[in-house]
Formats: sequence, C-alpha cells, structure tokens
Amino acid sequence: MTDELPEPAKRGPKRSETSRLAILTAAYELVSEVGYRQVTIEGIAARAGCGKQTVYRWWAHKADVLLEALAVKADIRVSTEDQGSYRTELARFLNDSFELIRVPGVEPVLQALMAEAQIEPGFRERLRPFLDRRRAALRLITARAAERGELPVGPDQDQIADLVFGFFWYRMLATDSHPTNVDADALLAVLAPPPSKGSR
Amino acid sequence: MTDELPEPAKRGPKRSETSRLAILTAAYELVSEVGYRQVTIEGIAARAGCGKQTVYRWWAHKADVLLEALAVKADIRVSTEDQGSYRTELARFLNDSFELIRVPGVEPVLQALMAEAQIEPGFRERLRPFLDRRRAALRLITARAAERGELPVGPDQDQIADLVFGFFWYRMLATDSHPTNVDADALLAVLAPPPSKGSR
Amino acid sequence: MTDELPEPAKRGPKRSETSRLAILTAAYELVSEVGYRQVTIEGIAARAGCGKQTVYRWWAHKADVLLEALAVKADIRVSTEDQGSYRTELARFLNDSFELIRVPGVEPVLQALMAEAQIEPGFRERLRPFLDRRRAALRLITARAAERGELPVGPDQDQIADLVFGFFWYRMLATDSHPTNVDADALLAVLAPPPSKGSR
Amino acid sequence: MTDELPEPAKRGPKRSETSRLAILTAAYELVSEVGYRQVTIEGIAARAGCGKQTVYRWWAHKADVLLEALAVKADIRVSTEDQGSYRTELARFLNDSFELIRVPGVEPVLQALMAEAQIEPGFRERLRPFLDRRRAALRLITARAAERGELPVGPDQDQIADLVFGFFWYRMLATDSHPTNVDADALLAVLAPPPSKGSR
DNA sequence: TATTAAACGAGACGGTACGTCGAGTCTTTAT
DNA sequence: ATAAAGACTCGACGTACCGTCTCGTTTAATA
Repeated sequence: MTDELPEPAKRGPKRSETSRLAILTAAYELVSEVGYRQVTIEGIAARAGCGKQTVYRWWAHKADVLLEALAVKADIRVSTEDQGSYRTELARFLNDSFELIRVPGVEPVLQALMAEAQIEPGFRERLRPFLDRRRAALRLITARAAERGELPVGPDQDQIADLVFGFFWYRMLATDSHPTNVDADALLAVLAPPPSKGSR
Repeated sequence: MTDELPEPAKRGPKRSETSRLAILTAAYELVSEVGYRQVTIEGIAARAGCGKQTVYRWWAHKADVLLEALAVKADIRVSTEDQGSYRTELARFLNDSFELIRVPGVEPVLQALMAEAQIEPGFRERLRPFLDRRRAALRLITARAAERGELPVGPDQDQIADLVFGFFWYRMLATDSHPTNVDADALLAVLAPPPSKGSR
Repeated sequence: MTDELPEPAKRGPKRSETSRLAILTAAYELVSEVGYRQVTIEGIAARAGCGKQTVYRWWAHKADVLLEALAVKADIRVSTEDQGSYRTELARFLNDSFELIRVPGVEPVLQALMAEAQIEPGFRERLRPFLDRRRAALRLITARAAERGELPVGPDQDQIADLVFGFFWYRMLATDSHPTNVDADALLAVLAPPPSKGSR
Repeated sequence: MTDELPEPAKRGPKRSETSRLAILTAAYELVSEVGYRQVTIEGIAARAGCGKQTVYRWWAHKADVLLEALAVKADIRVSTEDQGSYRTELARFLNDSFELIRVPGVEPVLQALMAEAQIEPGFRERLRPFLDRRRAALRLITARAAERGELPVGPDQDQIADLVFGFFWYRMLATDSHPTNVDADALLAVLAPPPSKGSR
C-alpha cells in the first residue's frame, strides 16, 4: 500500500536548488537590512542573481519565500522531551522559544509573516500550518501533563497555548522588549505553579 | 502654563469637517469591504469624493486614517470602575474588551493596524500610544488590586497586561475564533483565582 | 452661432507641453539611433525624462508617438499649387516628396509606421488618415489636370495615386535606393507625357 | 545543371521532415488566425507539437519560418513564357500575380514579411532574394520586349519593375483593396499602350 | 468691500514595483 | 543521437498607486 505517486517520470530540467537557496537567502537577509515593506520580488531576484519569473514560478508571494527561508535559516528546535514534570518541560519550552527569536533575523521575519497574514487572506491560511505546528509542540507537553494529572484547574490545553503564544507574539508585535527568563518564570507561576511548600 | 500656541490666527477657509468624516468613513468601510491590502489612498479619496491631496494633507499614511477612524466609528468604552474586587473588575474589563471586537468593522481594522505597525516603523510608534492607553486602562484595575493586596504572587502588573492583551491579540491575529466569555473565565482562573473555598 | 463647446472649464493641471515634446523628440531620435524594434516605451520615457504612464496616457502605441513626432519633426510641405500645367505640378510634387525622405530620420520613421500598420490592425486605421492626406494632396493636382483635359487616357485618378505612392513606398520598403530626379522623370514620362512635338 | 548542393553527406540522423512541415504549417496558419504580432515561437512550437529548440535550430526568426512556409504553402507560379508580345505577357504576369494574393493566407504572410523586413535589418537581407526573384521574373518579360523593340520610351526596365511591384505592394500594405483585372488594365495602358488605332 | 491666503476637487506628473509574457539558452530524460 | 519538455536569465510589457505638483474655485479673515 503506497501513498506515493509512481512518479509520472517528468522530462526536462529539474528545479535549480542553487536558485532556490539564493532566493531564500536573499529574502531572509533583505528583511533585516531594509525592512519588509522595502523587500520586493524584484529586489530578491536581483540580489539572488536570478530572474523574477523564477521567484514567481515557485512562490506565490514574498511572504511565502520568507516562510520557507525561516525553515532553512533558523531550524526551529524547541525541546518537548519528557522531563518528568510539566513545570520542567514548560520551562524548557519557554526558554527555547524565547531564545529562538534572538537568532539574528528571526524576529523581523516573524513580524513580517504575522503582518502579511493580516493583510493577505491567502497567506493567512498558508501561515496557519506553521503556527499549528508550534501549538502541536506545546500540546505534547500539556497532554503529557494532563495524563499525569499535573494540569491545574483553569484554562484547558488550547487556552494554555493561547496564553503562551499570545504572550510571546504580543511582546514581539506590540512592544520593543523581548521576553526573557524573568517572563518565563512569570508564565510558569501562572500556568504551572510550583508545589506549594506547605502542601502536605 | 499652557503649551498651546496662541493660534497665529490663520486666514482662509478652515479644515472641512465634512471631508474629514467622509474620509474616515470611507477608509473604515473599505477595510471590511475589500481588505486592507486593497485599500489605497486613491480609493479612499474617490469614495470620500475628495482629492488625494486632502487626505495627504491631514494624514501621513492610510493606517493613520484608520487609527483615527477607529476612534470615531467604535468609541472604545471599557469599564475600569471600582467594583469592590479585582476579580469583578477584571471580569468586566475582559468582557467589555471581547465585546468590542464584535462591533462590525473593528476586527479587520485592528488587524490592519497591528500589521502596518510591523511593516512601517513610523506607524509603529504612532500606534503605541493607542496600545498604551489600553494598558493604562487595565493598569487602573491591577493597581487598585495591588493596593487591596488582591494580586496573587506571580506576574507583575506589566506581565499581567502582556498576558491579557497577548491572549486578546493572538486570538485575533493568529486564529479564527474570537475570545468568548468562556475564555474570560479561563483568564480569570489564571490571573484572579476565586478565593479558595477552604480558605478562612 | 458657435459650434464650440463653452469649455466646461476643466480644473486641474494642463497637459505638459514640455513632456509632450520631450517624448516626441526622444521617440523620433531613437528610431534612427537604435532601430524601431529596439525602441521601447520604457526607453522613450527614460530618454524623455518622464514616467511611462505619461506616454501611455496620451498615446496608445509607440507607433502613434512616431506618427505625431513626424508631424512635429518633419513638417510635410509638398507643393500642390496651380502651376499652369499638370506636368509641371506633378514634377514639383514628386521632387518635393522625394526630397522629404532625405530629411534625416524621416525614412526610418516611415518604414516603421508602415511596418507597424501591417502588424497592429488598430494602428493601421490610425495611419490611414495620414496616407489619405498624402493622396488628397496629389488629387488636387490630378483633379485640376482632369478639368483642364490634360489627363491621358489610362489610369484613373486613384490608380495614378497608387502608381505614384506605390513607386515611392516600394523604393523605401523593398530596396535600398531612394527615388531620385531621374525616377521622377520616368514617372512623368509615364503619367504625364510631354506634348509630342509632332502633335497638332 | 542543378542548383542543388551535392549533399555534403552529413553523419547522424537527418532533419525530421515531419517536424519541419508541422512547424511551417503551424506558422502559416497562425498568421491568419491570430495575426503576425501574436505569433510567437512558443506558439508555433506548441501548435506543431515540438520543442522550441527545434524551431530555433533551423530558423533564426519567426519571419524566416514564414518565408519558407510561403514557398511550401503557396507555390508561386507566375507565367513568364514567351507569348509573342510584351503586352500579352505583361497582362498574364499581372493577372497571375494578382491572383496569387487571393490564395488564402498569402496576403497576411506577405504583409508580415515586408513589415519584418523594415524592423529587423537581418531579415531585410534574407527577404531580398525573394523579392529579387520576383523582379527577375518580370525582367524576363521586359528584356524580351526590349529585344523586340516593344518597350516604350520612358521608364527603364528597373523602373518598370518598381512601378509594377510598387503598385502591387502599395495596394496590399496601404489600402484595403486588392488589385483587380481593372487595375491590370490601367497598368498595361501605362506601361504597354496598345498600338494606337490610327497608327499607320 | 476688496484683497489674499488657505483648503478644496481634480488630475497630470515622475517614479517604483507589480505580475505576465516571450525571447533565446540550457538541462534532463525518454525514445 | 534526437527531440520533447520545460526551467533558466533577461527585458519589456501595460497597470496600479505612490506622493508631489499644479490648476481654477470657493471660503473666510485682513486690510
């Protein structure tokens, strides 16, 4: 039982990996250098040393280039491994996430992606799987916590995700201050309060 | 001591309030009708029946028109009055806020404003006072709660604001589901847990 | 009794005569310099120092620019005055015409116009009035000759025009040799033979 | 005595006659169907079911395809046989020529070829042999007439050709009316006047 | 009351980028 | 070994808006 198509055996030249990477790199760098508004398909193509058509052939929108560039340039690796306790795992998840946006170029790209999703309905839908993957990662942790009975009463798992990612994005979109470890502690205090000392 | 200039007593016709309102209305309506991306200064001017220059004379950017239109079209009135308890006041604040974005046209405008703030550094700064006014409103409540000693250990007042507005904006920007009363309850459970039954 | 509209008193800036002339000049010169194929609207606009839109606003096609440029750059003045005899008038008409295409830049423009008329049906119709005006000029002469009874039996006035302009254009389009006075004599011999000496 | 080259006996597979004819047919038909401007190499290749490269391999320009297609699709056969008198032979030549452009597809192709010759200097030179062959055919007739002493005083043989082909092309390029037998009579009256009745 | 300066509608202007098309070249695979 | 399929770079297309700049016209304070 194979899901794969048996390769219709297409003739002709294959897609140029060289061009693909040049375009992704150009787009990624340009966002930080000149700002998303000033990034144009023409500019990307020029910097990548390829024709505009090669960009348009493979991506519908400059934001789609960035979305793919993000995967190439900032391989997202956030710990979701079983650490024994919800609190520990959540702490790690938060710290990893907060670290990620300190990777050069990541923040402006994320801002641009979220902005474009508001403006271009088509891209909104293409961004969602990316956002959902992040939620799914967190869900691994909360689901495990639920099984263990560690989840405090209050928000359900979806609402926890809204709180965590809401905090994360709001800081990035609406303020100038990145979330720090101090913020992670506050989130932990709210979502996974430490076992009270006096509890017996 | 007044900062205001003593009015140099300019000659000539005054700014046309008719045009101002026509432009604000046109911009506000166009966002919902055609989407922010498709809103152009030319389109606003055409719909408002005025020249482009009249728009450019008073606003720097189409987002600035919307920011002012929002104040006119959806007068923001969120309760911050003293209700005796933090939990009650926060509940009211949340419900009022969540209701606001159900006003027709408000959500797409807010999405557009936040998007433009990511893309246009100048506008980002002009949007901040708007966001800060919202934070200040919430701060009235948390400050009062702090005085009363009602604030649970954990997040400080700024972090509370990040959590509340983060939740609010994340739902609007990244998901398709508006926050509801159920969500308000979850936020309350996290930020202002009810007095535990057994406590006395 | 005036046929003229009472001028609806249009508001706003008038068409820029500066741009118009810069565009006509640029187009006219470029044809000779780089060849009609290499003339582009972009190139014309760049050389004229104006935006492409300013060209597109007033002309449908690069050939239309040239057609107007021809009128400006090579004011066509071919004698059709009454000289007493058909033969004299036709001789003058031919010599004036043949001289015209020796004006720098005229020949390549005429070639381009006729070529475009074959390729772009819309322009073909816009070129026709120009061609018809040339025929009308010749017709002044042949009609006068007909009145005088000077027209030899054989081709009618339209066919005379076909012969004259056919000769003219064929030389320009299909050969490399311009028509000369010698050719004018040959045409005269055919169309307006001198009164045979022995005839009486 | 054959004009054909003795085949240099090249190695490897020979040129595919199937593709050649498919391309010529596609080009010839497309000109009438969509107009020369809209004919593209890509379109020809697509219609012929072959790759673009196969077209480029054998022809430099779309006009060259048409020039060859014309020879295949409308084998040009104009009578130049000795008929005893200049007038008779010229009449036949004119009628045959005028008939040719009534063959479906011939006129638009001829218009396109002449147009391209104005626009593409390279093609102009490749078209000339075609035009010269037509002149050579007429020259057979005029040369015979000259030998017989039938040529009237006035235009020399080259000028006669200019007049005949000029008339022919001018009608095709600049007017909408094909030359007819009536026109042929007018040309005859001018170039080969019938022996005057009263001549003794 | 006449003057004059500002704000207005209209819209032409020099620009920039769009997204598309086709040119002509090059690469891969199947026949 | 050929040729189809088609990806590539390149350049121009014609369009849409940008933000600026005239144009008259209208309005209101000033002289």
